[in-house]
Amino acid sequence: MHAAVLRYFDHVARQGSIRKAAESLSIASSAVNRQILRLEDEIGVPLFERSRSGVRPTAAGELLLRHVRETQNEFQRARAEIASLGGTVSGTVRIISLESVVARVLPQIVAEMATRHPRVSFTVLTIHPSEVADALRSGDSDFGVLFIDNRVSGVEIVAEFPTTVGALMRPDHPLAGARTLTLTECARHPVVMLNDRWLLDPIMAAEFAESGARLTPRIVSNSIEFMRQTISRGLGIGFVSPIGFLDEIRRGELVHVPLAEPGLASSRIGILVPRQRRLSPPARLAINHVQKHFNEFGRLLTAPDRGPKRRRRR
Amino acid sequence: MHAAVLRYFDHVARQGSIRKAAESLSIASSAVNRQILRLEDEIGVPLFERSRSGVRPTAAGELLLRHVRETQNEFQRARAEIASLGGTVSGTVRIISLESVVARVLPQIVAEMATRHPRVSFTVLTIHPSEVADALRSGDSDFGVLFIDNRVSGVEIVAEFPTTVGALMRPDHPLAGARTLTLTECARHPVVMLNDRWLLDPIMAAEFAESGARLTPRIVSNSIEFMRQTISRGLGIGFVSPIGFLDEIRRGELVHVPLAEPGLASSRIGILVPRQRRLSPPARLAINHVQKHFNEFGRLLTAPDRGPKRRRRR
DNA sequence: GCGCTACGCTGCCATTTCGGCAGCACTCGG
DNA sequence: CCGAGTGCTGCCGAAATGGCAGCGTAGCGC
Repeated sequence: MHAAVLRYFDHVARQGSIRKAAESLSIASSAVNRQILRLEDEIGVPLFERSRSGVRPTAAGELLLRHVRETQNEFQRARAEIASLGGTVSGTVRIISLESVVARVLPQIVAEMATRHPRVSFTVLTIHPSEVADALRSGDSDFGVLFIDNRVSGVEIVAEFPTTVGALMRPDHPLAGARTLTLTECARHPVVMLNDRWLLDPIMAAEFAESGARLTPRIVSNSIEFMRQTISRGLGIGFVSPIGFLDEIRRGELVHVPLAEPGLASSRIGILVPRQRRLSPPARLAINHVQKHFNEFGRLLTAPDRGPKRRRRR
Repeated sequence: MHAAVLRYFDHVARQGSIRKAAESLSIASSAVNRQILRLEDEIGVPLFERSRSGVRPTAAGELLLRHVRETQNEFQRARAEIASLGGTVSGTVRIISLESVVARVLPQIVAEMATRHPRVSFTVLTIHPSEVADALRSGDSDFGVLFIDNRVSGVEIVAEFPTTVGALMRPDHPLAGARTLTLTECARHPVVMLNDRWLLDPIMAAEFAESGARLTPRIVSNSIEFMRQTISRGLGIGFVSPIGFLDEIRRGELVHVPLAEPGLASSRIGILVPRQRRLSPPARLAINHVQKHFNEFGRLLTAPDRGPKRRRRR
């Protein structure tokens, strides 16, 4: 329905080059070039700055680009909405999330939805926290499952789930029997540490820093999977939310003991959607699934093996 | 930039007929017809119900229509935004308002803007209150200058100005010297009445009804201009907000005495914009002008000839 | 019933637009 | 100096777009 030039324009801006865009569009570069020139003629101002190495959107280009992308996104959403009139949910759901959620929770959700709604496709990406705000606001994704950072604006929190950062260790570890632990208590044992601000949310990072416990990690990594392996082999204890390790905890292969530090005990994971945006039917469905799962996990997320504590709040 | 089919689709839906749409587009009906058929083919579902008397959008059609219109509106806004980068404000401002405001306030504003920003064009419409919500939400207009009705949702109040409904009369009228008046006091004299719910806002109408003052109007009309004439000739007193008569009041040709009834004394006129919508640069400018004017009129709006009372609030 | 009108739709054709190919002018890095 | 990258431009065939005339149908007035 929409003019081809919208797609061309978007690609050119993304690739920063007319020829590259043409290639990714499987089209002759001359065609793309002409469409861009015609568009600039219509708008009346240059949309790109030409340099030897390619093109870069001008201020006007950025403005129009936002309109074009918004139009494309809204069109997809409208189509999905129309398709859902006939009962069949279809379209693409684009999710950004934490590595641990991507690895453990989302696959199951995708599997569930895939059987019931075969015409829904998924894009699931892990993302650097500094890009969270942009990724949501630009409309490149439908929603995020992320640590809640109050400093990020322009997003709405659809649901939030408290989770507890705790010490993760083997059941035969000396500290495995404790109900809670402080960082200082843990400091006497080998530690496996996430090195990245990335996987720890900013609040957690601050808490770790000011807790004063001089943790000297034996192992540092930014790979959840690597942590899983090393902890499972008894090489140390890790400080993480239990989400990425729910299966192991349930099977009794690992134990998750909540930390006593208040700032860490009250960490929150939330479903975030860009404000001022309508969600497509499949996106709404996916959010419901995520919500359901986190509610079911609720008990485990806060106090793995012990009694029930609390449920979702709004 | 955008495909022609968007315009065709919009016109067909508006006119309820392919041939009519074609005519209003100055194009052959066959061309329009084919574009619609092609579009339905692309979307995969019928967008119109065909009947002998024309076409009517299906549910899917309504959905797509909303996307199309939103796209067109946003495109206009984006163009205006781009134009304003170069310093020249351009585009169209679409305003809906009360008859009295349209007649007395907006002309001056349009005049002011026209000299400074010759490339801005205006659409100024009076509108029936029942259509206020739709007109704003559908994006057919940029903002409204209207009586505030709290029951209308989906709109945001950018600014509001208290105004007083009062009795309007000639200076030589027996009641002209009063500081305030009740409806009962006025009931003893001939009255010129707006017959329409239209120009009175709903709150005012209710207040009039329950005040119990059995007003027996000598003259009833729904024309502001007719009221002006009859009141000026001493045929009665009218109950109106002073906006439409500011010039006469300033020149001393008419006197506006506030009513004592509390519900009427606190009537509010507001600048309303649809929620969830970005305003085009010229629209923002126009709103600023309106705001400035109402602030200047502030004193007159509440207590025409007497001391200052209040200013804008937020 | 019989025109008349208005509706959506469909072949056929001219015109416009779009895309592919090759090539130009240019700049940068080796 | 040369090769590889850039944006841009003629030229030409192909595709889309719009105009015209006409078909079939349904409602309305006489």
